[in-house]
Amino acid sequence: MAAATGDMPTYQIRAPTTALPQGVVMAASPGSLHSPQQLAEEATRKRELRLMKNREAARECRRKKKEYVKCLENRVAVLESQNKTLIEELKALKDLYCHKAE
DNA sequence: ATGCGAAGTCGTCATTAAGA
DNA sequence: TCTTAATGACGACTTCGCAT
Repeated sequence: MAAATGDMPTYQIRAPTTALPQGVVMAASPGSLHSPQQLAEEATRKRELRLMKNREAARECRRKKKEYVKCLENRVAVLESQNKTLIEELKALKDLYCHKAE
């Protein structure tokens, strides 16, 4: 995992896909929808809203996952360091004990 | 310079778990 | 039971490093 904070590449500029249609006016209450045309528009609007929410949820989910992995990596580093220290300490104590025993 | 494979990123779909 | 947020899986795309 290299670039946690890497510069944002030109990358993102790919999907003109969705950005919720500009003037998404909150549709009238369901009761006032009549024509098939209106129903279709409402369905489209709902779908776009759902996709947008899920897109953001996916981003957030990935962000949290990255953060979690980073935490784990930090913890590994700390534990490895502690382990190293303890091994050194043990070695020193063994030496001390051996020399005393002679 | 360029072609290629690996790794990273994103959006979408399907599924699941939790709350109303 | 229905709704919704979270997450895994997948395909499309970009970026990077290396060999030629």
